[in-house]
Amino acid sequence: MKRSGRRPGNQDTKASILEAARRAFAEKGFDQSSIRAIAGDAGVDPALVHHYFGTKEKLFLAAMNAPINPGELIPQALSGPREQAGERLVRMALTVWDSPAGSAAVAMFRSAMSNEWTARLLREFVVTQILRRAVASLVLDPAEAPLRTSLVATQIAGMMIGRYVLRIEPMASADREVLVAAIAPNVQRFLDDPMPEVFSSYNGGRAPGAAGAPDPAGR
Amino acid sequence: MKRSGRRPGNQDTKASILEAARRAFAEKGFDQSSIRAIAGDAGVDPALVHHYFGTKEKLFLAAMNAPINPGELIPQALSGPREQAGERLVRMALTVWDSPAGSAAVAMFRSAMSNEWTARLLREFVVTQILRRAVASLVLDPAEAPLRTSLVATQIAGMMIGRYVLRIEPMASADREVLVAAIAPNVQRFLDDPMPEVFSSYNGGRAPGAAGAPDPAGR
DNA sequence: CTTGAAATTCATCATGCGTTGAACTCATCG
DNA sequence: CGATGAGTTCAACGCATGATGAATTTCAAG
Repeated sequence: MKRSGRRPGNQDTKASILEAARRAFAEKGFDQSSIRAIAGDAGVDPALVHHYFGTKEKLFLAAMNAPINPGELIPQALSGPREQAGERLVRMALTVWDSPAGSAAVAMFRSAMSNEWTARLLREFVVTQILRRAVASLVLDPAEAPLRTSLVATQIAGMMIGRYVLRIEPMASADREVLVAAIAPNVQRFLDDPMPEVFSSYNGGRAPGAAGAPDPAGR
Repeated sequence: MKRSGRRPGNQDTKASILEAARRAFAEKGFDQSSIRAIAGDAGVDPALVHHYFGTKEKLFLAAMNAPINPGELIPQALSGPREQAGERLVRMALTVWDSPAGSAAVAMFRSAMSNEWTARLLREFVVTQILRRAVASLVLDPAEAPLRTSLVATQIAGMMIGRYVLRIEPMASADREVLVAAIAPNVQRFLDDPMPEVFSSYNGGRAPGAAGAPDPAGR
């Protein structure tokens, strides 16, 4: 009865740990996933996980790093006719998240909901990898860009929540193109529609001179 | 040096436990909040929490029950000119969540993101307390109602996420009326705009190309 | 065939958790 | 005053977690 020691043959245990880790993080988020459970799922001793990845946080980073590659996708979604940007953004988000590689995105998102550390990661990722490119690609009034892009993010994040996290019907099982058709127009409007006048008191207006406190502009 | 025993005077410890519990649940969600931390925050021994509330789940329910009272708010937001329903919904959501009592709502939402039990609670709450009333109050084509209402929920949930959970700027600190002005029109469109034709392949119509699509639950 | 590195496991530590039951202290009522 | 019970704390149990270091087995190079 052998107990410890190296396994015979060449098996890529490291990869299967990463796979199990992504599954776990996607299903339950960072905090609720235990290294022990991940190791068990990968058919491996928990200590091996530490041997390869050191700490749980590094494991998370390693599990995220491989499949999340915004360098290709984002520009692809942003390039093209500007009036279809909303549609491309929504479709890309759904496509990525529905794909097997998308489990990393789900993991990232789900974890960010309850863990401060991963929330910071996601914020940074969104800002540096997505928003900046978006602002550069889509021609946006720099004064309005922050609010416009975060409104877009808001709508897409809400879609994610409904479909992948809370799994509210019929969002959860609706056909992808149904959602694209329903949501894309509103995303497009966040990019294009003139912002209401009260808006000027918030961003670029600089009217009453207060930077931090927005003007109580009741209408 | 006294250690244990009843405290002098009449102090409402039970209430301050509930208060600390709501704070904790709102800030960190159900799983990440420990009874020990809540007890410490309330200046009390952890055992006292169990003495009053029995289990952690019952504590959560007790902390939610008091301030969440949709019986009044929802009808109030739904009644009124139909073409301003979007605006009233968005403003109500922001108002409730910004209020001190809203910490319960934040707690519920945040917890639902990472804990299955609370997610079920939220789903049930949303469906029975909000969606049904909404469908009844706003005149909606029954065939389209599920998707329309969940699209609305999606947009509002996304706003919540950005403003209260992920705290993405400028959503987090934008003036309430700025968000109302920016988001309400899109909510209104989810209620009113004709759904794209591809939509018919989802809810009733059996249109072409719906082969591999998952069968929706409603029907 | 030897040797050293890599892969893998075991046993263990320290920590924090939810929960429990017994003990202690105070307020109130007779 | 004495008794009763509610309020409150202490000490502990059992469990799960992330982490560590030594021990064991296999592989590959010399």
